[in-house]
Amino acid sequence: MSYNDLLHELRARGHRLTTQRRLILEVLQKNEQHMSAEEIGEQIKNRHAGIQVDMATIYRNLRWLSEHSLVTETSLGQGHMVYVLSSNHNHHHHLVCNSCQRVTEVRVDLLDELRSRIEAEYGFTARLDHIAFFGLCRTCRGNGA
Amino acid sequence: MSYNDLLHELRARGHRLTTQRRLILEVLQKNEQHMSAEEIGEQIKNRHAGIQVDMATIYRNLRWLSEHSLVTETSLGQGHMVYVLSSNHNHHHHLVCNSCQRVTEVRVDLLDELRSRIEAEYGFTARLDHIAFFGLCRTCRGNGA
DNA sequence: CTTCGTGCAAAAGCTTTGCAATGCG
DNA sequence: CGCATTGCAAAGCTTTTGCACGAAG
Repeated sequence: MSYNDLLHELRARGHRLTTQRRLILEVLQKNEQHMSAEEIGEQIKNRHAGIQVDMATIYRNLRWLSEHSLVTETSLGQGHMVYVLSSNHNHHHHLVCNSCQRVTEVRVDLLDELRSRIEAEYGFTARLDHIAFFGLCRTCRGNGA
Repeated sequence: MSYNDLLHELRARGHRLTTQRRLILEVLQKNEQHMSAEEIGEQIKNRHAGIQVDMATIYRNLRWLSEHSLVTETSLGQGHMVYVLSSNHNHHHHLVCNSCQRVTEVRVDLLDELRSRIEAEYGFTARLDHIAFFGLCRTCRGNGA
């Protein structure tokens, strides 16, 4: 789904096309990586010579986008949520170590089978393109953590 | 791992056996379900005629327990973390709807294969006994959410 | 014009931290 | 007795909310 499709999608769902929304979507669309709400705000400021969108606005829009499946919201255990455009197909998953907090990225297709099973058995459309698994990395397990 | 094993485990790792720690572990051990830090505090008060363990103490201990793999910490997208004793073998997973926020429990063994693959390919010991998957439930998908 | 959305400021959680007092080993 | 640990109070962060103003359709 392209940037323009996204804007069209907003209108189709009865949302107005404000400058702020355009800026938020622009940043999300240019970043293939998950970002926090604050990072989104900063990037808007950097890219547009000091324009600052209020955090309240960013949060309000992220919530709406998430509820409408246009954005994926994930917790990586850092005390804040992170967001990616659902249509950015750079699917990847994370292994987060409970001891050293280090994050490792893992293969894309690891969860393909799981997704099908959840869909088939529960009628639930899981967004598994950006999942975090917690546990212990090799190093910390060795440390007796 | 029994309650006594847990206490012994604490000592073995150089931790002192305070009343507060005993109370926290007791509550965790009697609850097979994930609990928030606040719920843990409340249950301690209820079970022990008004004894109140400070939230700071609860958080400090939960963090330590989590870092040492005795407790599993999870985000269910409710704005706070939830905790279970790793040794409470009531493994289950959750499907959390991004639109209506409803939580569905799912089969235990859904992730067994995944766990083995993560271990084999990344040397990472994932604690998959209490995972939340986000997405859209059947109803909300129908609603065009 | 009407209604939706934004900014601002304040509040609401949840969680962490500093410090003096307490109690375990 | 010495040091880990607690309680208390305060602060820190992220996220949410109320309200008046401003902008989109």
